[in-house]
Amino acid sequence: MKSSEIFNPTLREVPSEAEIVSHQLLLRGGFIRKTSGGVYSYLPLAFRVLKKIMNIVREEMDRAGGQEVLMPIIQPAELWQESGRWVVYGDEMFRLKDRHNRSFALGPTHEEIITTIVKQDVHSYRDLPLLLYQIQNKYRDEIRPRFGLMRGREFIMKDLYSFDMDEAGLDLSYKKMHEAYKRIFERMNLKYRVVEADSGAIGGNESHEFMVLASSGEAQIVYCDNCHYAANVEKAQCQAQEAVKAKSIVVKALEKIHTPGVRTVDDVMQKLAVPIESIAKTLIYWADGEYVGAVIRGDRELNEIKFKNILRCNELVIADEKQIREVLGISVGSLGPIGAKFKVYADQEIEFMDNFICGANEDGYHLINVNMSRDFVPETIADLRNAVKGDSCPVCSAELDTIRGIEVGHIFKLGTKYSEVMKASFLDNNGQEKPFIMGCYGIGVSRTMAAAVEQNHDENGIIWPIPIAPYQVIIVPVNTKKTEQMELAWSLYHQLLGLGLEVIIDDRDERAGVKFKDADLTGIPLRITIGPKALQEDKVELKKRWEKETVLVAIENIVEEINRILKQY
RNA sequence: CGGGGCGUGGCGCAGCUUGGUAGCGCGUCUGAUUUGGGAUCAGAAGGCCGCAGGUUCAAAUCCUGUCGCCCCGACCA
Repeated sequence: MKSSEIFNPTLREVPSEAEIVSHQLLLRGGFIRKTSGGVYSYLPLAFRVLKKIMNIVREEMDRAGGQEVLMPIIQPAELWQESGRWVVYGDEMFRLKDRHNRSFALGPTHEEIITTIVKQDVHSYRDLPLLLYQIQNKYRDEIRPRFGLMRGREFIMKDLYSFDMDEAGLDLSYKKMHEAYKRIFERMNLKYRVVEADSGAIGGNESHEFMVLASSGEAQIVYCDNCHYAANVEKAQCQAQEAVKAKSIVVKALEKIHTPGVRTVDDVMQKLAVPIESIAKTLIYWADGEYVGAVIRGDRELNEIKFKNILRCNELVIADEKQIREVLGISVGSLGPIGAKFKVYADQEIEFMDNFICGANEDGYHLINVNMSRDFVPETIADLRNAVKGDSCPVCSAELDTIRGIEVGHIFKLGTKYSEVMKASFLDNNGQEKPFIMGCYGIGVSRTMAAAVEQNHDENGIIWPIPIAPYQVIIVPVNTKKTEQMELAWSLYHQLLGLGLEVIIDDRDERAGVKFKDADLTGIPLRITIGPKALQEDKVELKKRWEKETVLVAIENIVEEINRILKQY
């Protein structure tokens, strides 16, 4: 393709709306344009990248036994009412009505449709397992779309749904997908990590996320280098701190002290000159109609997902100051577990804290020398906090580390969650009617493109991993007016095309600097520069986008050299 | 939905407080000179200042409403 003909409008300046690197570079490189909030058009270069990602995904899904289908984006409300998600999904779902006033949704996901299709036409265990997948636009009316392609309202997603006759079958399907996903991200040449995840609203009991590692990632990953444990911080288990217990000292008598004006953990530290580890804080939440308190060490973060799972509640929101004052008659700074008018849930770490400090449930007072069991008995003791760097690994007890990642894949065991409510069943080999055992496995295709940029870029632009680069090679003749440069450029261009490679020739009558800047910005992995200096020695320059240095290669070897490099991918 | 900010040529912005013929840089077009990391000179095109009302002799500027966008929060792949 000639640069002069590619529709690839690059920008010198960063559009002000773009906050993160991938958004900025995809806009500047002429890959995407915004059509509406959270809705983007993919220009030719971006579409080439997407197609490469989709092809890799498709090949691996097929290899794992998947069959591709295409399902409607417009979905009738009835299907969603049947599963109960018409209500549950809430404002997140794009809804519309036709001229007859019938309700529809723009599909955020396709469990309802696929389950309906399978229910209609699959009736025997002989037809199982069945793995069906689709790669399509999906829709979520995000409260706040942001980060460009990272959190759009329209996005491209691959979803595979598995139908099995029993748990063992599901385990096998799940394992196949797990392996397929690893292959996919390896083939795309992305650094990633598989982590244990919370299955959230979709349900089910086992779930893994595939995270592309990038410092800008939204997800915090906790991992162990000693063993293979890795988990989303939402899920990562914390160990109770036995070591602390061993050092325990004499339990002192409970004491109430006057602490006017002390409101935060920091205040307590300063006022009483104590370490933050000797303070316990109490957080009040509104959980399905009642107030509950969580007690954790002063420096810890409450993990709301763990808390929610322990409470088995649907709604969990932190109470605001006004609510606390109205209901409990005290201010936030003086909350504590002793004599509380709410149910108290303690983090397991609290059990190992001796003579700690907490609010007295009385304005302007704190208690010191508090000890759990002796001074109060919580409803439950559980793992309630977020894991942090330095915690011990729940598998091997080595020290955990943390890293940030972008969630690009998520696999779930659904079980019978949908098949039961939607009455999708088959007859097993005993003639018994059984609900399908389902799994669902998603990959955010458009998000993967953005994640690849987040992970692979420098100050000059994108550095596409070769397997998903829009083109593999760009030939840059330094001066278009010099016929010997142009002749060689065209000759190399045709030779590379002849090998089936994807090549751009920058035939624009621009200054070399402009061409270099554009080539770097758009991230084409290999650049051949044809200039007078090297040409005198019958050489051209080869620049790998991911390396700093340029190397000289003899003209007669360059095609072979390019082919050799690209063959590795 | 709550809090904050912004809508002025394709992009980035100034002008608004104190109303009076809309400006800068980049990009685009023409020509010339250039040609190894976003050239120089000369010329040109392109904007009913988001939209709708209102105040005024006069509105980008003041007032009201509305739409859109961005950031923080709740939500989430």
